[in-house]
Amino acid sequence: MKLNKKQVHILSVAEKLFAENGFDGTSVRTIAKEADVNVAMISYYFGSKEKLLETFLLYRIADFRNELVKVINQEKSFLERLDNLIELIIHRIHSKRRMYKIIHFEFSNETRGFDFKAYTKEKLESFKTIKAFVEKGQEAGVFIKNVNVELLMPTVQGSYFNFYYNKRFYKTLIPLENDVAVDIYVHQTLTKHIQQTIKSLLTNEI
Amino acid sequence: MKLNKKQVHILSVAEKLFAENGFDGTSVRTIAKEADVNVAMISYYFGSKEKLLETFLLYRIADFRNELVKVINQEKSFLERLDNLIELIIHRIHSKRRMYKIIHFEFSNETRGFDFKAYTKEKLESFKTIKAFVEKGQEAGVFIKNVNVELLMPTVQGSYFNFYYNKRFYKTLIPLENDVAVDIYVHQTLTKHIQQTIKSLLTNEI
DNA sequence: TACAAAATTAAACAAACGTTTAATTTAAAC
DNA sequence: GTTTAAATTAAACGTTTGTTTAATTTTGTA
Repeated sequence: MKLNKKQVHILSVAEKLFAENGFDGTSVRTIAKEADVNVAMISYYFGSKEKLLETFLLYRIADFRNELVKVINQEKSFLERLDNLIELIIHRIHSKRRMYKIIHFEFSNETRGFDFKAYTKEKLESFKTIKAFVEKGQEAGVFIKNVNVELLMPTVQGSYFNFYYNKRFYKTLIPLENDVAVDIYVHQTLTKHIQQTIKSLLTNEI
Repeated sequence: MKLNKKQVHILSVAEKLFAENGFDGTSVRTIAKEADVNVAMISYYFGSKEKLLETFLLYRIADFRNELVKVINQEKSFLERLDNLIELIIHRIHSKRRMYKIIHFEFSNETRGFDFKAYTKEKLESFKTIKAFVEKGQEAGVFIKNVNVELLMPTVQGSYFNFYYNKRFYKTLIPLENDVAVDIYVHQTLTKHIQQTIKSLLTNEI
């Protein structure tokens, strides 16, 4: 897939608007205006509004597995690698939160006809990688065996996204004046909380 | 707020459609058709499409605090009450998942002008109640002190919603043939996983 | 039965929607 | 410099959108 500068620009404008107002809440005219291009350029470049979203998803879902494997193969303890794994996941979903919001919303709608193969494939590969890591930790006696490995990702990612989707509420609870303060909170406090949560779950019998 | 049968019927139809296709993805004509009423009835009863959503939110966000307090005030151990608390929360958000999907999507959009006071208020009261419970458990020496109480709800609710928003993926991973199978998985496996997670976090030092 | 209020309807409204057209400008190749 | 392809434009296309209108039917009350 070769995309020129203008196409990439349109996609990033569309990402912002789709995440803010949804696919249906964003008109091609709004995208065109914000991207400073003629309306017809969207059909010209992408074919249609739906194909624009599909192009965006293919373009944005980069290969995540390599990053995971790199962290997992470090010469460190299981707990250290687990910490790094979670830090990587949170960093990634935070930087791609707009894309995830679009996916969460459209993917959970079973009647929508979008092609989510790339997303499903990436998710499955991440799951397999993490599962293998946890099982090795269990064999090594570091992690307990009584754990639902397929529900680890929902807890890690879900903790982040439930915070993100309720950001307006948490701003009234925690001092989060601007985007920088939110970034710091996510990469420090929230990441630490999730690391603590998963480490507790994986190491302590109840 | 007095709502007649027809109004309640329209609201429940709208809830389903809004959750499936979003606020902007659902037309008043679709709602009217599905609810088997004339299009004009929606303006007649609710004033506008936006006010229909606001009416729905006010109608659907019942007082959750009383249910929480009832469980917390049981004459049981802290860990038993914590289990019951989580079971109640999951049961509630699962039964109201459509409403929450609408809220997550519209609430995180800061430019949207909907009134979310009722939701924020309910969330704040739930937080205070849970915070008080955790602090009593800490004083009693059952729960550890090194915990971010404001991030407990994101982990509990987030684990559920990340599963729900990726249901199509988890159906390829776990045998979840129909809605009943999903209900059973949520109320047994997923609930147990979250109970185990929070109990580990609250009782074990890392 | 008579009357007033509430409920319901089909039709019409202007505005916005995604997409296509045909004409024009820009860029690249020779 | 000429030719060919790509990029860009304003305008128009037919639908669909949320809402309102005015007329009609139903319901409740006296």
